Amino acid sequence: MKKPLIIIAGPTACGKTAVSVELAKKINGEIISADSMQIYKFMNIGTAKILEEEKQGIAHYLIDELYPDEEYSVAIFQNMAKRYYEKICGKGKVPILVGGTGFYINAFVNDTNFDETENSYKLRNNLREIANQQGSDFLFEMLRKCDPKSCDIIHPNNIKKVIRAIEYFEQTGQPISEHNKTEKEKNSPYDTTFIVLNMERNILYEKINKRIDVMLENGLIFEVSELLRKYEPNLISMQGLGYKEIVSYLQGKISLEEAIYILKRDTRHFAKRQITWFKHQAKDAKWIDMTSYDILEAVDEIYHFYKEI
RNA sequence: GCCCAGAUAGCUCAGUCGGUAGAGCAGAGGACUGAAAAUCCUCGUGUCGGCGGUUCGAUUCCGUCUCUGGGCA
Repeated sequence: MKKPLIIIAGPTACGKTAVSVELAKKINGEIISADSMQIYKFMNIGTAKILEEEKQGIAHYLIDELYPDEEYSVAIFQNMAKRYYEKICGKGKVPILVGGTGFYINAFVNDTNFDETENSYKLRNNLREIANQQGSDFLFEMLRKCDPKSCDIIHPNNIKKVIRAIEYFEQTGQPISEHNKTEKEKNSPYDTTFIVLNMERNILYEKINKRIDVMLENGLIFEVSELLRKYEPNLISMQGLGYKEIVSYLQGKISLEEAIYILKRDTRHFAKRQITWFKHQAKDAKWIDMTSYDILEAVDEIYHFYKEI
C-alpha cells in the first residue's frame, strides 16, 4: 500500500498558494512547501511568501525555517520534507506538497537517494579555477576520464554540472551517470495526485509583471536593503529573483529601471523553465488551466481527481 | 522654411565597393538528480519607409515624397 501524496506545482504566479490553502481546508490537509527560497526568514516580499492571515489556520512547513546565510539544497529539503510528511500523517491529516521547485518535488516523490557525503567546496572551487584557467573543454576532458557516459548527457559549457559529476566521482568512486540512471528507474513510494497549475502564456507573463510592480509598491527595495545590512550579497539566498537585481541597483551598478526590467524578464524566463520541467518530469500530472478556472473551481477539480484515486 | 542625420526582424542596431541581408535583446522550444529562483543547449524571410529613374539586376546609386531626431532661422 503506497502512501498518499497530493502535489500542487506550476510556474510562479499561477495561483498555487491560494489553491493549496483552499484545498487544505477542504480535505483537512497541511502544506509542505517545495520552494528553494521561501525557506528563508526575512525574504518575504521578493519570494511572494504566503502571509500569516492568508494561511487561514492551515499549517505550513518549510517556510521561514532557515536564516539567509544557512545552506539549503535538495538533499536537505528532502530530509526535512520526509519528517514533516510523517508528522502530518501521524496527525491524521493529508500532506500537500506545494511549490515551484520541480527538482525538489522530484527528489521527494521518487525518494531519490542522496549519499551522505558533504559538499566539497574546496574541490568545487579548484575545478572552477581549472575551468577558468584552462577552459571548459579541458574540464570536460577531465570528466571524460572518470565518467565518459556523463559526457553524452552534460554539455561541455555547463560547467556547474561538469563540476558536480567530477565531484561525485571523487567522493564515491562511482560515475554520477550510473547513479542517476538507477535513481530514475526507481518507483515512487507514494500514491501521488500530481496537479500542475498553468496559464495561457501571455496572461501568465502579465501576472508576473504586475506582481513585481506590487512587490515594489510593498517595499521590496526596503526588504533587500535591510537584508544587505546583515548578510553578504553573494549568499545563495541572495541570488533569488528579486534580490540579486535589487542588490545590483542598491550597489549602483544598474538603474532602478534596468533592475525592474531584468527582474521581470528573468522571472518570465524562470516561469518558462518551470513549465518545461513539469511538462516532461511530471508524467502523470493533471494540468489545470488557471486562465479559465477560478480558485474554487480548481479546488473542486483537484478534489474529484484526488477522490478517484 | 532651410541645413544635416536617420528610416533594415517585435526592439536596438550592423551590413550589402549593386547579385533580395545578420547580430544582441525580446520571443519560442529543450535539457536537467546535492547552488535548481541555479546552470546549460537549439531556433533569425524581413514589401531593407513610399514612388519613380539608372541598370541584365536596386535594400544598396540618383531623384522625389513621407515620417523621426538634431541644428539654423
